[in-house]
Amino acid sequence: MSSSKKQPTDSSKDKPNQSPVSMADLARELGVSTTTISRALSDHFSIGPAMKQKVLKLAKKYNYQPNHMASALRKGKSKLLGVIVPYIEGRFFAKVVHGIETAATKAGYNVIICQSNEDVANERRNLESLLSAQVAGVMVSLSRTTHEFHHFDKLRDRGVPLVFFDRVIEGNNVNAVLLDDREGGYLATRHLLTQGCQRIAHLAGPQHLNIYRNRLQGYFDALREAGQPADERLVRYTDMTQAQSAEATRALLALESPPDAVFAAGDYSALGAMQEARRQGLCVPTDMAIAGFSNEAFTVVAEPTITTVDQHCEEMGQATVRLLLELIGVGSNAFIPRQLSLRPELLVRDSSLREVDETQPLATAAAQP
Amino acid sequence: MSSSKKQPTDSSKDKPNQSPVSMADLARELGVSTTTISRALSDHFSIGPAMKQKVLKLAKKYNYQPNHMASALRKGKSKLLGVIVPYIEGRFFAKVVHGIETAATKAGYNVIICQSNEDVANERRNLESLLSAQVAGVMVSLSRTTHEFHHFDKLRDRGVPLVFFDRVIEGNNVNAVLLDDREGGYLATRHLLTQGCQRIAHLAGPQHLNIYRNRLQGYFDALREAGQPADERLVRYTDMTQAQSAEATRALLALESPPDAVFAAGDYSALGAMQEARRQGLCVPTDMAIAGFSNEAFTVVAEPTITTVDQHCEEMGQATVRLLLELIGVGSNAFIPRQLSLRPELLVRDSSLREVDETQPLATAAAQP
DNA sequence: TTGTATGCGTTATCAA
DNA sequence: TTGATAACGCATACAA
Repeated sequence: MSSSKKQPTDSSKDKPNQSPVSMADLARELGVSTTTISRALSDHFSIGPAMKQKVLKLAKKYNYQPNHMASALRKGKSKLLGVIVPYIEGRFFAKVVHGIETAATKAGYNVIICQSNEDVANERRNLESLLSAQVAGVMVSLSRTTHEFHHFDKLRDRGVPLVFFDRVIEGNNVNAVLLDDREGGYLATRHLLTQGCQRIAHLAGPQHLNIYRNRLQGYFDALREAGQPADERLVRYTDMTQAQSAEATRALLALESPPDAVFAAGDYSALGAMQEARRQGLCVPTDMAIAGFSNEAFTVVAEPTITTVDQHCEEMGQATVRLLLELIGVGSNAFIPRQLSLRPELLVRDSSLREVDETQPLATAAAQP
Repeated sequence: MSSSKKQPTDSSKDKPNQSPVSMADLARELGVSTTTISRALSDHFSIGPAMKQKVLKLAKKYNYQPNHMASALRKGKSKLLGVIVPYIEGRFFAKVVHGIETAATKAGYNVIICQSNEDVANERRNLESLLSAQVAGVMVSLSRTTHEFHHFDKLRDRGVPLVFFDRVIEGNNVNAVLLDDREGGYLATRHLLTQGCQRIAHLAGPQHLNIYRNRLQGYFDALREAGQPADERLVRYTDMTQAQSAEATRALLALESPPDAVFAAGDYSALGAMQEARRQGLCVPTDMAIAGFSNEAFTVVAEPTITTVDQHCEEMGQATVRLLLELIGVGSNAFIPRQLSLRPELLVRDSSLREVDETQPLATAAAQP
């Protein structure tokens, strides 16, 4: 399986399969100085085109790979970027990190990933770790237990640019990439309205987190736009778990005029609502339309599939890298903190789609109990 | 919010809040050589205890952070580890990576993560990237499209240790950390047997992948041990998707003597089987018990919750790091390739648990349609 | 256009 | 036990 066609040529063509080739090696072979090599490889202006070609050719022949550490040591700027996320398991951060890695790689950077595990103490340790690795910049999504931000000062002191994403120090002058959660809540609610829903309930999340506040705001905005009065009894505050959301839904259904739709600020919450509704014999979406938030993996696995809001996670990662590289470029002296806001996308699925009932009545509904 | 109790002391106690403190700075302050500083900090044997204390104290006062790049450049060994995974989204690799990161951090290493996106071309690029970042070692889980392994030779040439995990070059002399998939298949099948299942079917995965071959083997082993003849009609080969698995299940249920249990080699496959069974009016687990593999997140969200096999992903990550650090320690000259095999764990959930029926007949079954 | 010299921060070698 | 020196690989100010 392994000894096929590539073995015999091993010693015939190139034998420089050894330890790393340095600029000095190339210089010696060409009888020039390392300065010339350096200039040719970094496309310096004061280099002869002929010489440049010679160097490049030789570099390719020997498969020269620049030593990032040496370069970084000399320049004071490495080709490493640091990321701190609360955790990597779960869809959201995994996808954001993927976006980060893609964008960073394209720009010739490597990415060091740290997880705070939602613990500010780890966050501090991660920062130290990244600093001693001499990263050129840092991207952070705050741990849930971070209420004090002095550990980030050290970055500024050392001139290492910092960009937050998703979870951000609020009201401060920081660089950040965010999702427009209000827009997401607005889109989901408006969709339910266009499906003909008359009484739309909202399962809201903890209001000390801006994302949930904004999703609630979007819900209100959509209702107002449609001229529907907001009924406070239709808004329930939960911790976004499946269990609490099911409970809240039970309470909603016990109202004298129960809702005919639920917009949940999270997918697990939407799932809890859906399970409770079906448990009570209601048909989703006919009797009760449902929309969630986050596009978790299970939303396409559930029955029926769940309408949700996608956060364009990868795009967030890429935008974060773009902003960070910009700051690295300018030297981070020009302190004009910027906030980018990304638009979410509504994904309409079966849990909210009533239109089908009109075109082809009870087509799929008949197949299910 | 930010200007509280830490501001006034800023200039009183320590003002070294500046650019990175180097050994030279400490040396100057103490009137000794950098050599002495280096020795004190690295706990060299030829250092006076008094001097050592003085240095350590000063280092703490100035919050000295070693420059990993300089150290790496000098020693030829960095504090960076490289990881290449097919992708990071999805539960398995995310958890393995978490385990890797935890173990690496504990040992004072940072981790650079690369994703091949199941493309061998990316895998090659990732390797180059890691090499130029001067990583001290590399951990790889092969891309699905990797059938040729010469790009890994370069690591050996440069003396950079390599450890595979989960997806491995087979039959070769490599260091690897694996899961005992046979054991997993065995445990799941045996569990179904103890639940009283008489005819257990198996939804098998692509047999060119060792993991699926081994799970199938475990299935056979359990049956043989129980004295049940293996019925070839009960083994169906699918691509492990929900759709194909549902189809295969339909075929199984159409047999003259249909199965009363299904062990699927993957959770999505198990889900497809479960959905098909219920669609045909069967009750899970009473009429048809089901077990999957991988402990995907949705297995606890599905109704009923799905019995599955957990792969101890984090442990795999930690074991991989441990093995790698060992190789880095010995210099990777001692070429005694080792294969570690981890034991999986069976997680029994509702989709296979028939015991409840005997103790409290149709307790929960009544609540559901 | 090319070369010389120097230093980034750390550590190994040798000498004191 | 401590210090002086050189070197890791690269990039820049300066000289030629």
